[in-house]
Amino acid sequence: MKPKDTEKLRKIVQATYALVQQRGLAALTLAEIARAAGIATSTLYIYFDSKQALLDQLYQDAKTATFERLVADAAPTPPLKARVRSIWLNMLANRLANPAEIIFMEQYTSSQFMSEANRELGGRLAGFFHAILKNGQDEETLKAVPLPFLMALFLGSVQETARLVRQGVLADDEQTRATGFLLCWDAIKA
Amino acid sequence: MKPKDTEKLRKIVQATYALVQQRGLAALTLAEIARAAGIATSTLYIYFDSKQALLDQLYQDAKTATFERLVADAAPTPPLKARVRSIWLNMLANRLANPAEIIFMEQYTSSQFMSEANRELGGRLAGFFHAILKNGQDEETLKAVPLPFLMALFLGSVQETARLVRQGVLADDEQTRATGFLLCWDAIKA
Amino acid sequence: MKPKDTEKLRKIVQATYALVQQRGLAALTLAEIARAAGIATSTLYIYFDSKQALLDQLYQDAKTATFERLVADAAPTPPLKARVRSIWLNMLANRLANPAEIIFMEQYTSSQFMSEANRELGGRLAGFFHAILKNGQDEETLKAVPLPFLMALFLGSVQETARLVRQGVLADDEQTRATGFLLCWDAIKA
Amino acid sequence: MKPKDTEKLRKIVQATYALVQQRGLAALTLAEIARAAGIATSTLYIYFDSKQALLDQLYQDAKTATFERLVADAAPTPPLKARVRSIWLNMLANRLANPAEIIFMEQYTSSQFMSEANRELGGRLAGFFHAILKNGQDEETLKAVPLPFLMALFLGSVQETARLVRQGVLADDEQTRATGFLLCWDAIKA
DNA sequence: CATGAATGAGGATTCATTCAT
DNA sequence: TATGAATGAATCCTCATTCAT
Repeated sequence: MKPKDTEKLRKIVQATYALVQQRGLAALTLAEIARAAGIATSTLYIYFDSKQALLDQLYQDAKTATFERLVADAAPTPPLKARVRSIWLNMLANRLANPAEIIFMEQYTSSQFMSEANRELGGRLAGFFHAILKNGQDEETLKAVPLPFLMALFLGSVQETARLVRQGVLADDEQTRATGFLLCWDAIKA
Repeated sequence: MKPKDTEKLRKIVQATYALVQQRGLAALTLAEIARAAGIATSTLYIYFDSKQALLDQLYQDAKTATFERLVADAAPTPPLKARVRSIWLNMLANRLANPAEIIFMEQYTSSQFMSEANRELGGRLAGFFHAILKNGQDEETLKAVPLPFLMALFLGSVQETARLVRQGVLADDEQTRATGFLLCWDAIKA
Repeated sequence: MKPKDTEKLRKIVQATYALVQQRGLAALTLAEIARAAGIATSTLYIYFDSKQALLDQLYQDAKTATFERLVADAAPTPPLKARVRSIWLNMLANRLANPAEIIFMEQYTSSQFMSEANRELGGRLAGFFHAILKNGQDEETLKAVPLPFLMALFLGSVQETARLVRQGVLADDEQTRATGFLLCWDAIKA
Repeated sequence: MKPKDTEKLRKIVQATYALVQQRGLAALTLAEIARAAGIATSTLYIYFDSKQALLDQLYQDAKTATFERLVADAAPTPPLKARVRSIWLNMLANRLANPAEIIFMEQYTSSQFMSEANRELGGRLAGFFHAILKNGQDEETLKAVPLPFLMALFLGSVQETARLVRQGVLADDEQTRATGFLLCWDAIKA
């Protein structure tokens, strides 16, 4: 439980993300993870109490890392539209840059593995965007509709744009980003 | 095969949808389906050749039924906005009325079970919406952006609205529908 | 147990021989037999009490038919060598003419299905050859060794010759027969 | 895999041979093997990848061991008859000393399990006898008939003699061996 | 800390046989 | 007589987890 070998831990984590991306969470086995990480299956139990614990930890890591990447780059400057766009672009960039983590989170989220603690974590981090959008409503820049609508549309538009790019349906260029954000903004702006 | 007992077949189908809704597709076992349907596990093989075949059939059924529900009520009359709204509302109603089928389709679609034939079926039915949105672009009512953007946003907004209602975050009323569609329309209209 | 439809019975028998020849006794299933015979699986139980009974009956039939074919054509005339050759040739001809029955008997004989009754039947019919070879010993035409030696070598040489012909290793012609019998005769003659 | 416990591996092998001898290859189940070996069924998969792999390996082992036993003692000295007799006696001794292995090989050979690789192995080892008999033909000690005849008769006579001894029909003594070989030799000698 | 061996609880699938019609 | 439906027992195989070293 107290991992000594950081290198080994890193390999486990990487192997898991990679395997989930390649074959899906449902097909993930500890034996495969171990093989990909170059260790014995039982060694996994030195680093994680169980498969559940491993996945929980990975989700928590990925979620936190994702969040920090967004916050780090977010332009905090006034014009709200600029701020929202900045976040939108960051989220898209993040999804495109870390596909394995993103896919892992998506599959974990809609699986039986999803723990209550991690569900709460997701909620907590969402509060950040919540605040920004609320702010936009207060200054009457965004529609005065229940916040969940704005949240869902904002996140959904990033998600779908990323998916279309990943699938090769849309090009990974400026044009795509502009169009994606345009739809989002038209939808949520007052 | 040649099911004689329609009642039993219906029970198998219902049991499967219900179990996937409750515990997820990954956790679905034939033994559970059989128990829930009140039959022996081996009896399932009289109705379906394999687990794969069972899931394929269920997806095909659900997809077709869903599609027919949408088409049945779709207002085919000119004003494009009215048509789009009609479809949007039908889709939402369908998702709210048949949550088990919907969840099943979502999980099946992103699983290893998804068959090529069913992937094609999905594509074929999507062509229907494709045509309507394309039409809207031609008459310059909708934005002249790559169609996938419009498709994704349209479907995504229905999906998310339904999810929020199902989770109890939003009320299942006129107001919610109006707002949901408003965001969608603002996003895609020219 | 009292089969009415002789035609159906014939089809079952033929289907079974054919299937065993094609895929082996171990792979034989009642469902396959029924399908090949054009009837329902459960109908088999009208003609036979069980799979065991079916196989027992088939073995008995094949064994008896084989025996009768040999006896029918056996030249009963004095010169012992001619008689032995005649039987040898008949046995070979029989094996080559009825490969499915022969293969069935071989596989049945060395399977768990082999019933005690049929083991006895085999022994009883062997008595016929036993007598002829004994006769040959008495008139000092054949080696004065324990009879089983002569029996085994005689039967074995027919068996192996047939096998080699069936496998295409040897041609199905006069030459092969002459050679096969030559070896047999040289071995057993005094 | 990497069997650590040689003792356990030995038990698995012994159990398999014994069970095939007792109840036949067709009736062989992994559960039985495991029970007889005193381990869990799943443990078998540490030693062998599958039932098929287990049987393949056992056949290969038995075939090789059998061959080496024959070669080891084979008198390589000139008089061909002595050499052939030496091999004949070795083969008989081997069959009588290792009945379980022999029965296993016989059943495996005529089963669906027989792998291509093992078919080739069998052919390769047969080449050894092939060469000796061919040699006998060249020096005109053996009949100038197609080699398969000689091979089949030689092997068949050993087989049948062993079978008769095993069944208690013939005594396991010098006399039986002498007679068995006499018949074989008379058949194949020029 | 690391591991290979071992396992028990299950999972999909097959099949001879029974039964109601 | 004939059958399709139904089943329980069995089969091979997988996998998360434990344990002795």
